[in-house]
Amino acid sequence: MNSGAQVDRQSRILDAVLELLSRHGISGVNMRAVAREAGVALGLVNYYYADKPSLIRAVLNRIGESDMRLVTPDPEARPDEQLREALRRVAGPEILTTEYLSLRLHLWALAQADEGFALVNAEAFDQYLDGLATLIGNAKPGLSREECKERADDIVVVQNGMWLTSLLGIDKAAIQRSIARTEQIAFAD
Amino acid sequence: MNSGAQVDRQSRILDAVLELLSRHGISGVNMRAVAREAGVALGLVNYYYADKPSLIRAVLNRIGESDMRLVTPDPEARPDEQLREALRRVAGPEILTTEYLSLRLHLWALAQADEGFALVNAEAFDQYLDGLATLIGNAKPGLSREECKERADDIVVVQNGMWLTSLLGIDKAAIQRSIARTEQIAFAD
DNA sequence: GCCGAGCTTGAACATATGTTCAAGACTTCG
DNA sequence: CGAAGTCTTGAACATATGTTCAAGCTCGGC
Repeated sequence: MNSGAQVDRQSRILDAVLELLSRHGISGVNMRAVAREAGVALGLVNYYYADKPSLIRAVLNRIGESDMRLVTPDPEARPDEQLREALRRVAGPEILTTEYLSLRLHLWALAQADEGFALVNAEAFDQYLDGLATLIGNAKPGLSREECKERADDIVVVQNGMWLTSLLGIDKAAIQRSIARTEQIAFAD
Repeated sequence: MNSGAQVDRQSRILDAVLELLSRHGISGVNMRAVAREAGVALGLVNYYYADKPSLIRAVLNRIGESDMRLVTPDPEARPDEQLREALRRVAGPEILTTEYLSLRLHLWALAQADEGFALVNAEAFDQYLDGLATLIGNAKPGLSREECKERADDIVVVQNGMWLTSLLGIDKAAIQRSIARTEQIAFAD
């Protein structure tokens, strides 16, 4: 059990999938290309991941986890600041890169094309929606859970639009205005 | 020049691509599957479309044309009705089907993965944005062209979000609220 | 009826891709 | 060191896929 290097290689394989998926879409993700990008032999990919669907599922799960971090509150901050922070984070520089957005897009497409992937994706989406509704509830204690969920739904529409439209190369000012719009929705009286 | 049947076959091949792309994504689009779905022989696909990229480009162009129809004004109606109609059309029953949305998603993913496809797609997007800005200008003559473009940008963010989020299975009421939001943006004073 | 041009077919070829596996390298522990 | 277990490699196999092509079909015009 060579803990360091093992995790390293296994993780590098996932990194390679993310890189290839982001740059060339699912057509660019084949076992040989993954192995090359990760700098390992072909056989090793199948050693850690029984087959291609398993490999893709592992990638989906990894992305789902990083999405949850977006709505994980910073315990230091006040509730309203937590919410504002979360709303700005989705348009932050780490997220609004072509690489990340392109990856998201390909993952959505993947989920749309395959029942199994769709389940993993839908669950992550529901958790994100739930996390966002909770943040809203904390920041605006007067709202019912239903109202919070409604606002979370509305916000996610705009957020997804921001992500998608960023990829199509819209003016960045439109993104800033859209962030403001999500804050209006969240904090409206 | 057997006009009727020829156009029919050639068009059926494009239909087949759309169907396969929508259901299984780009991985499901291969020459054999296209031929089978269209009910023609394998060779005929390569007869009409020199190679696979040409086939995909033909599909992208076809979708681009149908997008333009969304912002093509009905000359009978008043300018503000034209705009309102256009804004409601994008969430109409013909558009908001899983098949169509799934197709859009896969086309975006495709454009993201391939430089050549990206160009076709970006041009269609710009034309759509332009058409929308024109509709806004007609409905609100007081606005400058710049202000119209700004509003069109903002609306498209929400519209893209509606499309994408519909696929992820959000509550339909959120879509209705988002349409209202696009109208607010368009008609704001 | 027959010719010619365009349309249609499916076999054939070259290449790409997922998966398996026997063999070797490396690590850990006695 | 040496054995046992784990990790790593690349060749090999079966299948899938894009493309080509020679042959057949269809149909309008002579």
